[in-house]
Amino acid sequence: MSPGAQHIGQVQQRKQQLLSNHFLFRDSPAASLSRILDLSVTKEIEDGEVLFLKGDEPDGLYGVLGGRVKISVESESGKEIILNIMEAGEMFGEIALLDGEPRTADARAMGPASLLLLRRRDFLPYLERDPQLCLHLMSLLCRRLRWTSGLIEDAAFLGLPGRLAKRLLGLARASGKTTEEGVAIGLRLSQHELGHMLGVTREAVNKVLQRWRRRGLVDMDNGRIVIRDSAALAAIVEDEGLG
Amino acid sequence: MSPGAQHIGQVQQRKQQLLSNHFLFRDSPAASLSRILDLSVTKEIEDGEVLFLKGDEPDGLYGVLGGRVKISVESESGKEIILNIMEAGEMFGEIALLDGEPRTADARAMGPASLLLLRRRDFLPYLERDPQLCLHLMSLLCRRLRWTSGLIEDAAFLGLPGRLAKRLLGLARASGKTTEEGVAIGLRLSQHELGHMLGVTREAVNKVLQRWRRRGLVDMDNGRIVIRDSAALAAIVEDEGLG
DNA sequence: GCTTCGCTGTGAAGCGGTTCACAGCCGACT
DNA sequence: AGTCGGCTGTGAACCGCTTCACAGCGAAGC
Repeated sequence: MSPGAQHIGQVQQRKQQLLSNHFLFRDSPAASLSRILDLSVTKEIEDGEVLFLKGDEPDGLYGVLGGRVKISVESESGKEIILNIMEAGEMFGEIALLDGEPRTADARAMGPASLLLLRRRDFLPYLERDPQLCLHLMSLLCRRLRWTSGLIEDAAFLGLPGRLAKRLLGLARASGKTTEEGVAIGLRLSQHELGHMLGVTREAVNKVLQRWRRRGLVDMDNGRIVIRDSAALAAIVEDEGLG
Repeated sequence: MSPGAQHIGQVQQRKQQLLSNHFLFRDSPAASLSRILDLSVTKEIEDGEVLFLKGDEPDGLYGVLGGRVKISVESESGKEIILNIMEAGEMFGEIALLDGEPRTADARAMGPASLLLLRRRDFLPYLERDPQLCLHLMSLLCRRLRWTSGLIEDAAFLGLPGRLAKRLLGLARASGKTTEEGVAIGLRLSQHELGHMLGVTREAVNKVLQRWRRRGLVDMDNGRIVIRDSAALAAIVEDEGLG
């Protein structure tokens, strides 16, 4: 087997893994799963490369095979908010897939990433004949809706300390590694990016983190954050940010 | 026909009207539509009465036959945000219907209202056998998702004047009556409630409205707002709220 | 009639986060 | 080696919205 063919085999395997592990296709019979696998296209993108922008006509549903994709929106004045960061095994872009309307947000790679694309025109015909798949897709949509509702609530009810604490705890749960002294957040995020996730400036994030560091709640080392006292952070969330 | 029977007939008719007019059931054959009609229950509620609260186990999907229902969330500290106001002909509560998880928000009547309820346990079996209905439900979910994403964007990008202008224009489009001098917003909303919709205080809303009134952009009279210059309001939204 | 209550209108003080300005640090590139 | 660019750290001034305090006004109730 040539190195090229071997590579292709690996990619096929990763695609299959993503599809069959994802809850969307849990109940799909093996036959239709392999049909879907055939329809799916892979796409390798570089750091910062744009997958789509808000307002684009939708192409289809994406899955992350490797790397990370940032879902964000930008205002005309260049201000950016990060709505989500999708990691390996997750899927995104389902809104435009389903209603065919223009995309509601931008998607760009954070670092090199490899993706799977299910095109709308290929995928919809399956959907109409597979109620189980429909139901799963709906629960994906519901999950997103719960996520965005949560963002709205947090923005309205919590101050910056509360939102930051909540986000750090969430990041720790999603990608945290428990080490000697506390939970280290796997994702390397600049304070700038953290700010964009919370709708505040880099400076504001920094000042809160410094305060927490002085109190021993967290520790930072070149872009990596370690939570030393998650109970205290949780308390800050509850007491709505008087931290 | 007794007066009571006549009333029941009227209610049936309104139910049928709501169901058959709603885009959710547009493609449903008449037979299944009348089955759904039979399953649906009506519910009359008084001003301020609670339909469900955040965290409740879901009962089903609601439709508004008459009156208005406020969808809102409250923080422990009693702060409230109004996510949406559902009017006659609209349906809500679809998230909990579909995923069976607890409700994400509160629903209470604004004034007396009459509702239609499709119970989850009755409705789900239909869903599994009707892919068209599934697709419509998905597009309802997508619409909600676009709506909430919009709220997040607006909260992050616009100042209070921008958000207020946008909301007034939206309310005018939804329920505005064009009169002699400008568009009158049909909904009677207190400035308090307007504030809750935008995540700000009553006082802040008042001060912006006063400024606009002095400039002739809007006019107010006991809780009723008239937009005199919608172009100017639209401009304020674009220039992100330096109004 | 008067009283009460909820909504409106308005000003003063406070605070949370922004904006601006600048300095230090580290890794990448040459 | 040096230098350059991006991230971090920090203080000062500023601003938008909150909080508080109070006054007026119209509708509802006794």
